[in-house]
Amino acid sequence: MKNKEIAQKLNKIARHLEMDDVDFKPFAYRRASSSILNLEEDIEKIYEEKGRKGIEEISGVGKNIADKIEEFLLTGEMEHLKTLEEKHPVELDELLKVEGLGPKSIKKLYEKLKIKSLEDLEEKAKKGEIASLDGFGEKTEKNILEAIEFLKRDEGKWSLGEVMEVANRIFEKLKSLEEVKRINFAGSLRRSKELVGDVDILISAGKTERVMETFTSFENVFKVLSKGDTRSSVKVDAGFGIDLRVVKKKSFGSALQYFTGSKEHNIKLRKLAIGKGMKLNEYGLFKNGKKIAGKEEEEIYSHLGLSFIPPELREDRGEIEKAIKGEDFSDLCRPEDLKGDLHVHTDWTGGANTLEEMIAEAEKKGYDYLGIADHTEFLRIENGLSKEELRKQRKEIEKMNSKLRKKGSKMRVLQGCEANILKDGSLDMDDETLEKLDYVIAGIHSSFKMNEKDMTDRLIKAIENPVVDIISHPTGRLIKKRESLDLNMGRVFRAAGDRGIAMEINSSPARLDLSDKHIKACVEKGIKMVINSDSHHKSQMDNLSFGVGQARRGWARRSDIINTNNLEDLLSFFKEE
DNA sequence: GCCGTTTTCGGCCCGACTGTTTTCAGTCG
Repeated sequence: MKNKEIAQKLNKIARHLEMDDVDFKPFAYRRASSSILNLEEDIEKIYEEKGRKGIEEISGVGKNIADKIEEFLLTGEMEHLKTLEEKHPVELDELLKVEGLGPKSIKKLYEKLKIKSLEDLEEKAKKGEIASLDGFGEKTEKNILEAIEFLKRDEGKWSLGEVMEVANRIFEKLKSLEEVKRINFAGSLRRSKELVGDVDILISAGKTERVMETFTSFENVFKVLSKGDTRSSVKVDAGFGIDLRVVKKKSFGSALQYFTGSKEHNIKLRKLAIGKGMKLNEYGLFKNGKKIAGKEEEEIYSHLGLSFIPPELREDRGEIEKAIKGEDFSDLCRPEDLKGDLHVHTDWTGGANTLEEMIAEAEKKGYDYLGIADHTEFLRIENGLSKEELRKQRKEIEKMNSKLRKKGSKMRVLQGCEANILKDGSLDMDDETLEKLDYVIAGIHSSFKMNEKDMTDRLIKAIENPVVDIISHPTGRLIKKRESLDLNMGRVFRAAGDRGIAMEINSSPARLDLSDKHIKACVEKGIKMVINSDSHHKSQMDNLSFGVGQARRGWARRSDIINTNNLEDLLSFFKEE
């Protein structure tokens, strides 16, 4: 599929046009970019079957943009973009990652100081040259340096969202080979860490030659770092590495255990083995030189006298001690435990799909309920809903529900909303309107820079508002992009516990908010949570699995998560608090 | 640059906030 690549190129053109202060064209390019990204069909196929006309039928694509797409499909180039890139020879993607820097500033920095890259930017900022620039100042320079520090912190790390698509495709390709007997992700990816250094895949296979060949010649492979009989290593075009290891079938379990980590977990486990007169390594668990386990991971744990520890818990955060005492981890929340999603957007606000399309997708997933939580008034760019529009949407939803009932579907659609917590902690919608909804989510979408006390007071005021049921993405962080809000989470959780409302585990791979550590704190304090996708497109409803991964890393059981409840219990939860 | 008509060109992408200013440009959602 070339869709993504084309969408990215059009988006880049939009950025360059913004640098030149061009009116409206950036909007057009971005709109075209987003509708191509949301396209279900392969754009190459469309071109093959319907030709140019098919391209122009895509919404937001007219004659000019169709020219560029056609050119790219035929030649692999987009001349217009090249020209723009020659005009502004800066590492735009890199520089745009700096929070607070946009196209205009980047252009100014290039023209005045010849800043082309992050390194240039840091150097000039450190020398104080940026502060003396017209339109910039000391504060801006300081913010830039802080933003660069933040970027550096996670350099070389990749979010689950960045790696999963390609990782899954390579995984499925390998799995389809008849030589491959067993296959598993290992490493931090299997532990569902929010950031991973690389992707580890473990297989056992008959003959490995064709397996290694398939792996190293996969379409996304950009560079082969090493290629051998039992181990190969590649870098893919997105920038991260993938390691493929072949192990013997009879030691697959111990190898999987070993390569899943974490290192700290494994060290403690090996010590435990030594204490019991055993030896644990990637080839198996041995006693008196005799192998007693190795084929299955479960055997390792049971022979060590432990209950099975799910991969997400293996961080040496007390899981081994609990497992020695026989703690049962089998009721950690699983994807199949979720009976619905309570935070999806439709095209009434920022979403790409209609109400019907989102409902159809939820039905396909077998949900008991789907909660529509579109934005309210304040977020104008997302076309936040007014009172009247919320009322209208309510009627639409009621229509949908009676349709579902007629069909005999068990699913029900709920109407919530995602209201905005304003600077003073009040909401951007009146109580009377909000009380008519099935439930209310409240979240912070503005004024991210406030001191700890004011920000905490602000969030707590919303938590204490009787109409609020859920706080969305509580810390406001964006992975690799924006620091968390300055909050005293102890105070926040106490307030949430007192009122008995739910904290969201936002499953968007860009957010994962709450994080695993905060989830664990909620579990320990008995605070309920809800795992939501925050989908702006129906395909994003699959993201719930990322949220479940974080929930498991935070030791959350089914009973900690309110959307494992059936509809009746869920609604009574909303009524109760 | 696209769209939808008023079928040929005007409307589209708004409002808060920040940091720079002292009236505004740039960024963000």
